[in-house]
Amino acid sequence: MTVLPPSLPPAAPLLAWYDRHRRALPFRSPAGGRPEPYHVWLSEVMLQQTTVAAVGPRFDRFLARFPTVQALAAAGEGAVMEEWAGLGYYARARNLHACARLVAERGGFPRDAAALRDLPGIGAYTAAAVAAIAFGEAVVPVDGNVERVVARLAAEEGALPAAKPRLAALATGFMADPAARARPGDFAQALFDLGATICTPRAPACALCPWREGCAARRAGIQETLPRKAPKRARPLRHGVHFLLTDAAGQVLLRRRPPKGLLGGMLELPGTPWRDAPWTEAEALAFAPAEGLRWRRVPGVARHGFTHFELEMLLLAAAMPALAPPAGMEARPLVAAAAAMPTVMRKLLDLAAGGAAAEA
DNA sequence: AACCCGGGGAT
DNA sequence: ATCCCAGGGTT
Repeated sequence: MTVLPPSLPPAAPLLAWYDRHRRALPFRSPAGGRPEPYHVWLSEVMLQQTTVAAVGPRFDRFLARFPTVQALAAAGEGAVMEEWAGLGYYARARNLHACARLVAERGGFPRDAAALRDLPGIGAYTAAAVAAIAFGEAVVPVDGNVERVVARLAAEEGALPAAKPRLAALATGFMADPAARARPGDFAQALFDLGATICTPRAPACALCPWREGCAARRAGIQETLPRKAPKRARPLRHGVHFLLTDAAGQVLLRRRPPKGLLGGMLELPGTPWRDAPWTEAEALAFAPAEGLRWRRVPGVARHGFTHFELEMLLLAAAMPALAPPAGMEARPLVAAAAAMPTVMRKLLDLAAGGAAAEA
């Protein structure tokens, strides 16, 4: 019998806790059920930097529209991007589609983490998660939950992200325990559930933890300070001006963003570039999608936070009898446009509609 | 190693 | 206002 790394507790208490307290989640198969690889993969991609609460309804909706990986592979990229609208990190949708086509062509998902890792949109974490949950491979997916749990168990005081490899190596050490190796998928999900409900970022509920006796951070009384994180830079404030051009039929003029980069491939209202300095209306009008119109300033501003900057937008509105989209632009009914656009653009539509939420 | 890439919910 | 989330890709 292999010896566990000295800093880790045995797996059995966690698995016993999981058998009693596991969360029932929309994308999770019932206890004892066989996970469908397509479902596991889809949910793991949706869950990348996205909360369980946000994924639940979107997972069901996505599955209703694309029931199998073959159906997803056969769909057009535009349909996939539209279904993803509002979920963020839109490169995930492109990679998801590309991955589906490879898997469909190949006749199924690779069954081990090393081969899964080569597919688009599947990194070290997702490869291990799918391999463990869908195929029972003895690997430990290391997400933010697992990093936090392991950092506390081992009282690892090195700061993230530099400590990431050390924490991943520690987590992998659990697979030396036969109890964990016998149930890799359950063990992974048990770590997720522990991190989400007990070993939380702030105010962990140590009294309820199945590992409370084996946790070095708790013994030292430093559990709330771990994992340590390197300081992050402040987000600058940027400015943009967008144009809402509508016609008598209720259509709005839209533009598609370049395929790569911020909001890649998504629809937007035409506008100025986003820059550090605020725009004057006169300056912004050079970017208007049509000339000779009477643009009227919509009162208020719309704000949206991105990962690395904050954006403040002004909105100018005008009407034409009938839209004649310039090259590279298109017209859609307002409601359909909102459904297909990222949240930052929906906030501009809310502003135009007098929505109080988007005003400053 | 450092950036870039959304959006939402909890505190 | 800040943190953080079942992270991946690029440079």
